[in-house]
Amino acid sequence: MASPDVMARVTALRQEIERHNTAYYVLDQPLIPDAEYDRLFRELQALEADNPELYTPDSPTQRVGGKPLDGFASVRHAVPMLSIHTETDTEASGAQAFDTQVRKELGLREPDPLVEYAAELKFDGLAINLRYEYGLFVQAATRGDGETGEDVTQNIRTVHAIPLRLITELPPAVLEVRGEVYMRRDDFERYNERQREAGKPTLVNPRNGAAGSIRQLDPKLAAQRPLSFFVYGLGEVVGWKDMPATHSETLLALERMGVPVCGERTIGLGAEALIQFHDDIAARRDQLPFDIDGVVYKVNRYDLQRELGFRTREPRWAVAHKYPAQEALTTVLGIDVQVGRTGKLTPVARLAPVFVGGVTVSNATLHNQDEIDRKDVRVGDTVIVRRAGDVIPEVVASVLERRPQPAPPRFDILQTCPVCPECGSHVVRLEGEAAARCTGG
DNA sequence: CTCTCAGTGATAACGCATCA
DNA sequence: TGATGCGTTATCACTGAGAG
Repeated sequence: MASPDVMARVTALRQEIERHNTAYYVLDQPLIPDAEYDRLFRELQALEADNPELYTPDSPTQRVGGKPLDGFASVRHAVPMLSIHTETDTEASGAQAFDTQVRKELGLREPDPLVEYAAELKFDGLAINLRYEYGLFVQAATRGDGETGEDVTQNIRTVHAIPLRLITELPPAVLEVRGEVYMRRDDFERYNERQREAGKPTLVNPRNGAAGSIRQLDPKLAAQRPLSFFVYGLGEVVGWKDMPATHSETLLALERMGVPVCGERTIGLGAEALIQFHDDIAARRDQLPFDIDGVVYKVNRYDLQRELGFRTREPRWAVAHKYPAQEALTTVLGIDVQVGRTGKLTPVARLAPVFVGGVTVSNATLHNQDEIDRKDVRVGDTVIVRRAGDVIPEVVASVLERRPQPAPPRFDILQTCPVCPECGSHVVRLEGEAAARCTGG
């Protein structure tokens, strides 16, 4: 049995290390140099190794990754993980349409007060449900089909931004927080740089890098991936005394418990506030330290959320607004026709591979082109490839510039080639050129 | 190297409700 | 009855990881 001194030291070290974890990974404001942190960490590791009975699952040493798994167990979500309806339209009218719809559903008319909304970022990562029981992190699961996901607890434990114990005097019996695991752009770059130096494969983009990391069977490998986390909502909640009545207050409460919350968020009244947030983020999108899909608008009050309820798989009280897709230029190498399951024929352009918005695009369906445009896309054309979100669903290719058909050059034959008269070559002078040249090379 | 799976999101086609 | 719009399901495209 460990002496009281050792037990006290272990407890103190764990608190100290977690405090530095929060400062470093959540607040981005380290309190001590890395070397000092490493010293504390190694001291704790040594004490735990000498006194195995002091092991606890929330010890910071448990983040380094345990044994590889045979596979992921499936987890049934206590509360289904729904997706949010995504407005694909690029106009500010998305916010207006959402506000109009919400007011209509709530039965609000013109003189009635404006609805309060919370606006935040839609992170480009992987949705995860974190389950805390009495303040202790017990399980993490992917979204899966919304009903059943995969148990990725081992890998999530290695994400330093995620607290293994909530900072609260009265932890709820059950508190599930939902958020996005993602990779910061600078972390992504640094990781790839290290991989390149080691001659190892690099990641193509942060989103797939994050998703792939979480699906690693060996937590030790996942632990090497620089992942971050932001919370955006709740799952099952049991026994949360003084649970907030709004989304925005919930985020503040979670932040106080040590759960990372993105600072880029706002609350405001009516569509006007949403449009302002949308435009503000759009202007600064490239400067953000991580990739985003767009912004999300939510009705702030939980009682109004309950009143609005759900469609089949999507809440009526929230909507995502995507930013315009990124574009790149490439060349059409060929056009094939795909036969769908219903016999529908869809023309598909085979493209010269082009890197756009994090993925390499080599095919683009032409189905959503107007009939006229579709007929107009030809092999050899330079086209715009558009990519929405983080995948290439059906990339629109539109004609930008038709490669000019090589017009036969006008030339004057000066004489038969003196070097190789048998080959039939001539010495010619091309239009606009000063020097004569031999057509035989 | 190839195949399969899980994750992302998008559309086509169909079913259903509503309205003129 | 036909047109319209919403919601659901099936299918597709692409990446990374794992298995053989």
